[in-house]
Amino acid sequence: MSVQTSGSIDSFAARLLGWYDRSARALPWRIPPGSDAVPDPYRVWMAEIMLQQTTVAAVAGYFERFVARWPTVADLAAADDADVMAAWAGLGYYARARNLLACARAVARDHGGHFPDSEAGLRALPGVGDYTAAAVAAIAFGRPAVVIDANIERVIARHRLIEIPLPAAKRAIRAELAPLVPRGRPGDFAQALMDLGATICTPRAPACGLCPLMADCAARGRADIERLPVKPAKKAKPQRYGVAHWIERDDAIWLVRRPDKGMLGGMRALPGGAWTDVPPAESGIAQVDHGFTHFDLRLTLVARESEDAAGEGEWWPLSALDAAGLPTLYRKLTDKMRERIS
DNA sequence: CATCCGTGGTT
DNA sequence: TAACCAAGGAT
Repeated sequence: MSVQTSGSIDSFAARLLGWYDRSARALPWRIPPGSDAVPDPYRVWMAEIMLQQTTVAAVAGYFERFVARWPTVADLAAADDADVMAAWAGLGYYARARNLLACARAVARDHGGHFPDSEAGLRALPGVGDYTAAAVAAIAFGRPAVVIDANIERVIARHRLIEIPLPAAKRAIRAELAPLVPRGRPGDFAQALMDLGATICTPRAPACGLCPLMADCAARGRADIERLPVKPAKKAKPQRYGVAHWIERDDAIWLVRRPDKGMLGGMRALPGGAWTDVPPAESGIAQVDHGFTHFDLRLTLVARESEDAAGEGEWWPLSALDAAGLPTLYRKLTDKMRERIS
């Protein structure tokens, strides 16, 4: 079915959805176009939270494990914090995991175990911002919400040749996109734009020859299409340093939990001092370099006696270290130590 | 509006 | 290989 607009070119949405019907990626959380299956808002929400600033490839395994272990929002709401945080370990941006639990419990307690079916209702939940509220409203509930993620920003900025730098460009992008959203398939429309941005209208070397929207793309053929959308320059990342303590006793090591706020908040960790701008004097028994979003960290591992296992913490068997759910920074160190011990 | 918040893949 | 980037949200 093609929808005609002015001229002889099918409407933006018709071309996009036609392409999506042929080319949609098969993803664990996605109902294929044309299926009569009913979306599960819990699974849609779970996927959207995990996909925030995170690639499809990285999310797939986590999504499968989470929905297998906690099949419903009620199951997740009843889970132990430590189990959820450990299951999230390695995926990054750990505030998402804390908000995931807070959101599940809010849905269970305040909404009778059902996700709100409006954009405004969803937006009020922890960890749900403008993008996620619109995405869940459109994909799970068929609401004609205006969904804008980084893929869609890029597609629209190019198609309409919006040269305003982000994030200020978002207002213009929304104004251009809103009238294009079809009442009939808003969820597929949003997912189609994201698939298009991920596979054809890519940041570099876009495959314009394969694009269903090429005919009226304002950036088509421009040598500088990769410049769009215009983004602000990034600041240099400072180098920081830290010391972690390896405290071993009876084939177990001492682990602590980091405070909820700040880096790696709420996650199990090796004990250690605060991170600083100055390299430590000690040489240590191991060392890792780890890049965070806004600084690089060199972490030195220093052996300590079991008497230094003070305050809150737990002796964790070395044989079960995988189950501790350490974030990648510490996982790098424990992997090095495990190689050495075995 | 700017900053903070992870990680791994791609170029 | 260093830089860039990803289905952003909270503050």
